[in-house]
Amino acid sequence: MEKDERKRESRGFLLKQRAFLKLYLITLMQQKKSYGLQVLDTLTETFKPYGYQPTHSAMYEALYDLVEDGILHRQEIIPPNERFKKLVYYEFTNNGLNQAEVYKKQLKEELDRCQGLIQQAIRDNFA
Amino acid sequence: MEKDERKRESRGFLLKQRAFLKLYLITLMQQKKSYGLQVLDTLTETFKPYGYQPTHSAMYEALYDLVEDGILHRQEIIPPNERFKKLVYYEFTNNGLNQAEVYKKQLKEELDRCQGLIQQAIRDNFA
DNA sequence: GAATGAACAGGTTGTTCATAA
DNA sequence: TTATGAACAACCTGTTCATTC
Repeated sequence: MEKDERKRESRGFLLKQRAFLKLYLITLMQQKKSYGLQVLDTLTETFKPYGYQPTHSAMYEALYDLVEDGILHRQEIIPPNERFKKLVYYEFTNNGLNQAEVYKKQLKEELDRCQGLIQQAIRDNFA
Repeated sequence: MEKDERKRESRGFLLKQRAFLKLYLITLMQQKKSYGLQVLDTLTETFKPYGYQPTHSAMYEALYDLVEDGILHRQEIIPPNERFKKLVYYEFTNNGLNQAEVYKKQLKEELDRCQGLIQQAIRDNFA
């Protein structure tokens, strides 16, 4: 009957792809309102030197998360006389920008922490 | 009937905890023959500043992996007149040290790559 | 309690398929 | 083909339980 709501705690290893992508989505949306696959193209270009190629489903998951967090909301646009079914643009909700800033602040700390962890590993294993 | 052997490829995001721990286990075993939980204590101390606390099962998984890779082999020791069931020390196989060096070389590249990715993210999102 | 191990559960992520213009 | 979405499978990892001294 009862749902098994045991939460699994993070043990504090490196940050998850989901969070990483959410951070980038926020920043890109701040710079320019955009839609899913367009953003993915940008990300693919950005990460190419590092051999990281996110999938479109990973990107959509991150996008849905931001909507659920109340940071973004959907804005469907059916382009008249266009080749595409629909485009879904995303824009910040009323309070979205504030929340986004809070999130980014958290992620900054996370990234710094991860950087420290990796540098420590390089020091410890390749002295 | 057929086993579903589709391999999932990495898309090249950050390295996995498993690989990270394997690297540390190799280095620690190079420095001093040791057993599972003792190594975990060392790791816990090392990572404390970064808020990372690996679990004992994560550590054992990494250890089994190294055995399966043919790098380490088990050496059970039942300590006479001791409080413990058994200790399992690990030592390098004949070819283990060579293989270990190859693995470490790979991981060094991985770590450098991840560091680059994280620094890029810091630059891109917190300019 | 210290130590090893394995089963299990939950979440994340990559692949694939569906749908529409 | 471009774009969105969802189902599915595989993998990783954290919790828990079992066992021995």
